[in-house]
Amino acid sequence: MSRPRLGYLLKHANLRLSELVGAALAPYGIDGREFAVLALLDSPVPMSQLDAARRLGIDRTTMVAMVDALERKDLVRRRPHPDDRRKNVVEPTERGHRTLGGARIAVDAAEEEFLSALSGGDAGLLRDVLERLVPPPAG
Amino acid sequence: MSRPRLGYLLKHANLRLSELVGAALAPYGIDGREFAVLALLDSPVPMSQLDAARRLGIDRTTMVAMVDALERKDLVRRRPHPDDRRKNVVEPTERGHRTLGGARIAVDAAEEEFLSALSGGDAGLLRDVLERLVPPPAG
DNA sequence: TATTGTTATACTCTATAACTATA
DNA sequence: TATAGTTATAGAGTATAACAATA
Repeated sequence: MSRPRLGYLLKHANLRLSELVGAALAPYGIDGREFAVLALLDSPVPMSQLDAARRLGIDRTTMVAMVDALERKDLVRRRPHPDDRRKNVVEPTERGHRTLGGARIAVDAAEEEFLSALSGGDAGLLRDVLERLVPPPAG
Repeated sequence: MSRPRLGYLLKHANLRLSELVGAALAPYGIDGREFAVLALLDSPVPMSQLDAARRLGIDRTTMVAMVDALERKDLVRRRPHPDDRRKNVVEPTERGHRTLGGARIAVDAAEEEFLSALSGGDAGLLRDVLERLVPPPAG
């Protein structure tokens, strides 16, 4: 039979990784997308919703819903930006930090499982190659 | 800054490839998903809708809609399976074959553009590595 | 005038449940 | 009883348009 298309491979690689990450994060009450936002907001420089949205390549209206969900779970907090009152500074709560601690380890383990069919060298190479294919985050 | 997560890289690699393939296929009046179905149905062995769905890892109800769309465009034809009247044999029409001829070249070019930041060796390696990460199609 | 956050809304993709017809 | 196709429907996930507050 013919080889699978690149699009098929990327789509299904994505699906499989999403399943593994989703299962790994379930005990923490968040999904992969919420984890990505939470991890990004755990930053030394204060980040507005728009900053975060640009970094993740999603729309600012989507970010509103993500931050809403994280705030409902008491994992992040909105506060007004001191110098520009149009902006929110969004930052993890104490609970958010604790959650993130465990969640990072869980996600690392899920990625490791996803890559377990590869040698360490090939796994690293996959990362390097993908980074060269993907436009760097804006901001 | 920290390195992007594997999930981010796979998602955005997918998005970029989809855009390129979508643009390449626009002149043929089909999108990437329809192309995948049409290319799969262009097979020496007759394929039912369920066969095709399993191969692409999508639901059979999704396949109904895809075949509907391709049939409306006169690119495929349903006919009853000679030995099992529960099944449809779905096969490209003459127009489907002609469309596929050009579309394959367009998609190959789009993939090449997607991979253009990589050496030929790295591009081949990406394929090999992804194939090892993705479960092979059922059937 | 432009930017940030927000809301309402709509669109795409996909799956689940229930039905029909065949086996 | 199980399978193939179909329909109706619902759920993610996402974006566009329009608005208020602020710059």
